[in-house]
This record gives sequence, structure tokens and C-alpha cells, in this order.
Amino acid sequence: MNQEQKIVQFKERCKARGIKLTPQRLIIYEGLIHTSEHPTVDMLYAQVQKTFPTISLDTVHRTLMTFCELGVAYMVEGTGSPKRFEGNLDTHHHVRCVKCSKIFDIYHEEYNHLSIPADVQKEFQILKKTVHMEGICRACRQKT
Amino acid sequence: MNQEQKIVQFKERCKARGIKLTPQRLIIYEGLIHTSEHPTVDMLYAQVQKTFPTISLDTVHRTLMTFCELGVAYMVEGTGSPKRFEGNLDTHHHVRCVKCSKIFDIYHEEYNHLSIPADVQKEFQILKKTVHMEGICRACRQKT
DNA sequence: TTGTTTGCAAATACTTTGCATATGC
DNA sequence: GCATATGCAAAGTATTTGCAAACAA
Repeated sequence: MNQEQKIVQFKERCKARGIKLTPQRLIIYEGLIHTSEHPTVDMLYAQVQKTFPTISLDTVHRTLMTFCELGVAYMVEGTGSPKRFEGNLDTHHHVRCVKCSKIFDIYHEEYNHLSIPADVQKEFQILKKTVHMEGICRACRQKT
Repeated sequence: MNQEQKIVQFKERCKARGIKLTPQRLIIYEGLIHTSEHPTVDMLYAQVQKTFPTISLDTVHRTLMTFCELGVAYMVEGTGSPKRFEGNLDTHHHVRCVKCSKIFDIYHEEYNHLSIPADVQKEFQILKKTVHMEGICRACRQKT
């Protein structure tokens, strides 16, 4: 799905859920889907502020949480703060550099069809299933 | 490996790395491996305080970080704060309840032998590879 | 018009740092 | 004895909350 289509879908989903389409929400959504760097609240705030100077950090934070509930954004798994977000809903996986904290997307068919163990199936209603890797990226290895 | 053996191994690893074996470190380590609830710093602090009342929260925090560097503990992947830790180093995976934040261990052979995509292999020195699931546990489903 | 959302400010939660004292080796 | 580790306090960062004003529907 291209970004135009995503925005159309986003608007529809807001309407369907009775969530108001404010300019803040739209611009935050656009900021989120135009980057692949899995931004923190602050990173997105800095970005959005360029075109919408009066927005508050707080609104960015609350809006991202709303997006997660709406199902139009994900919070990226990882260890610790700050939280990282993404607007890419295609099935994919992550690898995070433990030195620089950059997160990269992984597309790998093998990971998309993992079975869920029967005992987990029984106890949980599974919402998300991803492979998460940690390591040291090339750039950070060369720094040392 | 049973817990006695883990403690022996822990002491050896401290000595090998030139890390001092303080009573605080030992009691925090014991606390960590005697629970399966993937505790936060605060949870472990509360636990350890029962037998070591003068310990500081701070020491618990710093000690857990030291353990992660030593490789005798892991920080559990997830979304947001507070950090969660575990002393179980056997290959396993996690499922987290998005409602109550409880984390459960998953042992599933299929997950232990996932290949690493060639392009990831090229860019990263991978240190850890786990399957992470999110969902709603039985107890939380029944609450609603 | 009406209930939702925003922006601000203050409060809270979590984590890190600096330093003097204590302690394992 | 000496370098590391601890405990305390303070600072720093991240997140959440309460509320009046603004605004989408």
C-alpha cells in the first residue's frame, strides 16, 4: 500500500471508530509513515513541529497511543525507554543495534509462518508475533 | 542447570571477570533466578529488602545492569518502561499480556533454529534472536 | 451544540550520576 | 592497601494527569 492509500485508510478508520480527524493527528500520521527510523515521541515531535509549530509534545505522545489503539501504528518491542513507534503494518521483523539503538526492518518469509504452540494458543489470544534480533551493526563495529 | 549450579557458575564468572562478589550481588542474583515473573528493578528490590534491609534501589539497578554485561542475566524485550529482567539463560521465547504486562516463557523447538537472512548476517553481528508475542491472557479476558 | 481533543503545567515514574564511605580481594 | 562497589541524594529523562480553552462533527 502506498502512502496516499494509507492516508485514505487512516481517515476511514478514524471515521469508523468515531475518532475526530484533527490536523494534528493527520500530520503526526504523515510524519510516522514517511520515516523508517522508528521514531521516539521526541523525534516525531521535532519533525512535526517544522510544519506545525504550535503542536505540543504531549499531543504527539497521546496521539501515538491513540494510533496504537486504533491499530494504525505499532510500538516497537525493545528494552527500555524511550518508546519507539512505526507506521509500517506490513508483516515484518526487527533487528536493533545495541550500540546505536537503530532499528532495521527485516522481511523474511520463514518468519511469517511460525506456528503458535498449543499451550500458548490455549492461554492467550495472540495479537502479534514477531522475531526480534539484537546485534551490532556494521557502522558501530567499525567505530571501535 | 539447577540453581545451586547456577550460583557456582555465577561466582566463577565474577572471579573470571574480576568483578567482586559482594553479598548484595549474590542476594540479587539469587532473587533473580528464584522467580519466573521477569521482575522490574522495583520488584526485585522489594524482594531482596526482606533479607537485606539496608540495600539501596540503586544498587539493585546497577547490579542488574552489571549482570547483563556479565552475561548472567537478560533484559526482556518489550514496549516501554520499566525494564524487566530474567536470569533464565536457556534458549526460550516470550509472550506478554498487553493488559496485565505479565510475561510468560515459551519453549518451542521450532523457534530455536530460525535462519538469519543473508543481508542481516552481512550487516549485523547478531547477539540474540527471539520470538516475541503479545496477546491477552486468559485471566485478563475473563475480567472484562 | 456537544463531546472530544488540544496545549499547558504540574505531578509522577523511571533512570542515571556524583561523591564520600565501606569493603572484597 | 587499593580499586571497586555501595548508599545516599540530587539531577536528568520519560511519561502521565488535570483542566480550561479550542474545535470537529
